[in-house]
Amino acid sequence: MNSEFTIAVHSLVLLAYLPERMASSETIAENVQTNPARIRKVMSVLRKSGFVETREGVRGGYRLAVEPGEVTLGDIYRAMAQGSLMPGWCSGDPEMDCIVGSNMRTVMNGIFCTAEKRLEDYFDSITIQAVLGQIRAC
Amino acid sequence: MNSEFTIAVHSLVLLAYLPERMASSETIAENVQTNPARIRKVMSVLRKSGFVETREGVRGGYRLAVEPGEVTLGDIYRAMAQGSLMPGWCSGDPEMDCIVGSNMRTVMNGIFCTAEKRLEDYFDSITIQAVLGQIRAC
DNA sequence: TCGTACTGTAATTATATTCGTTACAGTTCG
DNA sequence: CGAACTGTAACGAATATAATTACAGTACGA
Repeated sequence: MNSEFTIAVHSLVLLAYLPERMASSETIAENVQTNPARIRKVMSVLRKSGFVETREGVRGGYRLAVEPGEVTLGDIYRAMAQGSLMPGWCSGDPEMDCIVGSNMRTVMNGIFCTAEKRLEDYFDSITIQAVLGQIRAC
Repeated sequence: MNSEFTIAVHSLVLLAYLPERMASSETIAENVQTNPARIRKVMSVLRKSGFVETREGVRGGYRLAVEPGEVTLGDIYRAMAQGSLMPGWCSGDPEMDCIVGSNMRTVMNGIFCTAEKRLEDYFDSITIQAVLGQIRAC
């Protein structure tokens, strides 16, 4: 679920860069270097979250529905990849006798939750506009 | 590579909790809820980083080689899972014409690097001792 | 109103990663 | 010497991730 975050950011930055702020899934896919179906899947989530509008049919595609300076990577992260920090596998087992084995899972959960909040805070400090600025500065 | 970090933390906390600060891979595996070979693999890294000493042969096992109050989760993260935040898959292609497609990878790399530093900073604020304290407080 | 150019979505396959298992050589102690 | 350990690698199973294909639905324009 993590590289979809990267794809989402890339797609929105590309839309923000284009004069019309609009492109088809094929154009975006070429720029991102993946296939159109994957882009459509990601864009489907971004549409439901209100970041883009879609137009089906001829001359259709995706159009940026927000101001690049007002959307942060944190917003995108929450829509696409929330919870990705915590490993799927967890150690210990609440049913154990040993307090270490039985409580470790809860404690690590708390630590990962806080870590994730910190990560979101950092992502919240970066807008789509800022990413585009960094790209132009390359 | 991410759940090995959890296993490493769990193992070190368990050692810090035990009176002798020592246990075999089988004992640790049972507590963590995995198999001994996996534990030995993780402990092998921790040994090379100086967190534990091992004794082979009869009555052998792993002994904590540091003070629980002086080792942070950041130290463990750097030893076990550094770089795990960045997705394996990267978008764009430096050879492209479009500045977005060609520079996105570099920019995202920088963003993920900083995010990772922040994550380490947070992990550096938590010692093995502190995790054990949280477990006791459960 | 029909054909073309799009999106939406799901099913299927291919590939990579993660985890468990087994095996066995090497080490230490009694 | 034999029992109880670690060190390490090879193999296979399970799971996660990504690509591909397919096709129904929609909108525009001739």
